[in-house]
Amino acid sequence: MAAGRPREFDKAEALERALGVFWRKGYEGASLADLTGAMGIKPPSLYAAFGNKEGLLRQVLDHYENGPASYADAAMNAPTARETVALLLHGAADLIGDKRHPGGCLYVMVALAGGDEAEPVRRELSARRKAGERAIRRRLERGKKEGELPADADPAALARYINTVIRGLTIEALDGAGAKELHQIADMALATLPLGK
Amino acid sequence: MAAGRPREFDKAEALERALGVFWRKGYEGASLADLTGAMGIKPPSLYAAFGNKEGLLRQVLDHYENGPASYADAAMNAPTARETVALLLHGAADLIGDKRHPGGCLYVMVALAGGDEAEPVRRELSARRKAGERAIRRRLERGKKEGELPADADPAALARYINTVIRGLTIEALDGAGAKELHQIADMALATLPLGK
DNA sequence: AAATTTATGTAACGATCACTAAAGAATATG
DNA sequence: CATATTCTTTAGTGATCGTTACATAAATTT
Repeated sequence: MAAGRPREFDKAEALERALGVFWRKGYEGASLADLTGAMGIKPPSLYAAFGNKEGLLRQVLDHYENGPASYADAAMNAPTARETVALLLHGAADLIGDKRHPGGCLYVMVALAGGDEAEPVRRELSARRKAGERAIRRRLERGKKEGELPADADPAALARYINTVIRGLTIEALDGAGAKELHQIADMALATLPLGK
Repeated sequence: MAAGRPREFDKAEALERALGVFWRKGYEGASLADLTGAMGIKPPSLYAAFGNKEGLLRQVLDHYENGPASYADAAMNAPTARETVALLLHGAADLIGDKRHPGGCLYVMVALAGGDEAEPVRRELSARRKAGERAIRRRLERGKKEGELPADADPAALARYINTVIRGLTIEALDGAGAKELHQIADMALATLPLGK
């Protein structure tokens, strides 16, 4: 074991609490007092464990990606491109419609606009969102190569469109749409898109 | 003319400047120093003319609705439901893809998450977004009644779906999509949706 | 001209922001 | 045991937040 006094709080549990705060209040709206209050620790403990507010958020984002948002990675391994898209759309609808969460995708809620100091955070979020769209595009390209998609399919355009619908779900949920409505939107996208088979 | 010293700044011009600040920085991210700096006035003038920061935002929202976002109202008067939807989707793509603006729909950018003090602002924005979707639904209901839409069309679901795509455009634009890509997304929605004719 | 009314500039208000210095407390190693 | 290392607590740092008293300036009204 490492020398020194051991940490008294559980890091994963603290990240879970911090996730809830960032989800509800966004990056700049979440104050250190909010965070330390929810995490049950004092500021120096937070800074020792996570560096600073931005470092905490980055670890929270990883925690989110491996937890609530892990459906996205899982979807990529579906046997067909259509199934991947279905899992993505309905997985997003499940997550966003889950009333145990604040509602909405964290990557959209945390920081769209804000002060200049938070620009690194916005870039990080944008990069993660783009990575998601890129993953969809790659899966569709594979589907096209394997003949699943129509020969004239445009994987980049399809991925962009699917991503657009997924991002839009967050706003619909904030404006009152429940799980039923979100899944209906997902089904409409699936029913109308030219994904073959 | 009203008694008293006349205002030295133009209110519409000041709202235009404030719009730019709120667009880039969001509600909570826009400080009074940012706003007064861009508007070319001192805090007491701002408070005398607009009440407070929230009052200023509300007037900015009206200014936005009557200016950059006026395409939405205009679209509702199109002769067919399909044309209304086309004008909405491509009007949003035009606005969001316009590089003279910060990118993204103001109603989405200004405040999704944030501190408790800003909740009235989030409710106001949500109400305005919902009003937009309601207007689409009403126009589709009319189209269905007039036989333009298929007899089994679900105006509420269609309006929700269209609104989802429009809201998603903002995130796509923030992540690098240009006017060309945004219009392509709009065209895909139009091509696949069961809007009749 | 005098009185009234409104706008402006200066300067500051208390509150909160993210963050940290300093000291004590709890573990490890020698 | 002593020493080193790390975490926790207390108590604060200067900076910035939205907002406002107060005095002055510029207009109308009487």
